[in-house]
Amino acid sequence: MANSKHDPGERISDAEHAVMEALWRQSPRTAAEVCDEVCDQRGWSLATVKTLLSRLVAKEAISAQPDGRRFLYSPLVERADYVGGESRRLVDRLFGGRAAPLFAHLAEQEALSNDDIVAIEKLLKELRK
Amino acid sequence: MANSKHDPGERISDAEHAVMEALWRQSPRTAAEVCDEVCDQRGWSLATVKTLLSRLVAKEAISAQPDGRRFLYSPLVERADYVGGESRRLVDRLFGGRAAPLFAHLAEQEALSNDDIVAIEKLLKELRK
DNA sequence: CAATTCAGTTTACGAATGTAATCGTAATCC
DNA sequence: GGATTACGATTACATTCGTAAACTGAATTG
Repeated sequence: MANSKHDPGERISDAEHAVMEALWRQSPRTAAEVCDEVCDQRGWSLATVKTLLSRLVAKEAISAQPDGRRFLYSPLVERADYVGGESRRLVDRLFGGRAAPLFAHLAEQEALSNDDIVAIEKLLKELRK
Repeated sequence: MANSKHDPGERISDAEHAVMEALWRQSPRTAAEVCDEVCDQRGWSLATVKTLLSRLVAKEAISAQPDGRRFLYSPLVERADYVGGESRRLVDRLFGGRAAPLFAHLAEQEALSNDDIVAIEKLLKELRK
C-alpha cells in the first residue's frame, strides 16, 4: 500500500460525513463556519454540528487547533482515502470485489451519462498504456 | 424508472444484508438453512439469524411463508434493486452522482484488474451503440 | 401422555447514531 | 463590572444495530 495518512479507526457515520465534506471543501474552520455550510441543507442546529465535530475529533478523523477560546477544525483523513475506502467497501460487499459488475449495474440503471462514458473511455485508454 | 418490486422502505443493515445474500443465493429457506450458510462465516448463533430474519420481515424485505410450524423465507427485494440502490447512494454521496469519478478512484487505487478493464471496455462498446 | 426438542416471539442490553439542550466559563458590551 | 454572548464540554434521549438468551407453544419421542 502506498499512502494512507490517518485511519479513522472507527467508521465515519452519515451525518459525520456531511461535516467532513464541509471541512474538505475548506479548512480549517470553526464550528460556526461549518454550521453555516451544512445546517441549512440538513436542518441541523449548531449544537448538532458541535456534537458531530467532537465525535470526529474522538475518532481522530479531524483535528482541533485551539485558536483563542475556540477551535479550528481540519481533516486528518483525506477525502481521497475516505472515498477510496468506502468505494472499496461497496465493491467488496456487493460485487465480490470486482469493479466490472458495478459498472454493469450503473449502466443498466442508466446511471451512466454520455459524459461519463466518454470520460471513462479516456481513462481506460490511459490505463491500458 | 422501470421496475422496482418492493422497497424495503427502511434500510437494510450490514448484518441483515448477509442474510439477504443467503436468500438471494437460494430461496425459500428456513432459518436453520440460512444459519448453515452464514453462521460460520460471521460467527453467529442461530438466535442471531432468527432476529435478523424477523427484522427483515418487519422491513418487508423478505416474506415468510408458513410451512407447518416453521417458515420458509424468500426475498421480496430483488438483489438487483438492492445493489442498484446502494450503488446509487454511494455515487450520489461521494461523487455528486457522477459515475466517472468513481471509476477514476477505483482505477487510482488499483482496484481494477485487467479483466475488469476488458469487461468494462466491452460494456462501453455495447452502450455506445 | 409426559418429556424433550424445535421453531418462532419477546425481551435484553450495550454501542453507535441522530439530534439536540444544558452547563460552565471566558470574553465582550453597556 | 455585571449582563449578555459565544464557545466547548457534558448530559440527554429515542432509534437502530449487533448479538443473543429466555419464553412459549407445537411436535416428536419414548
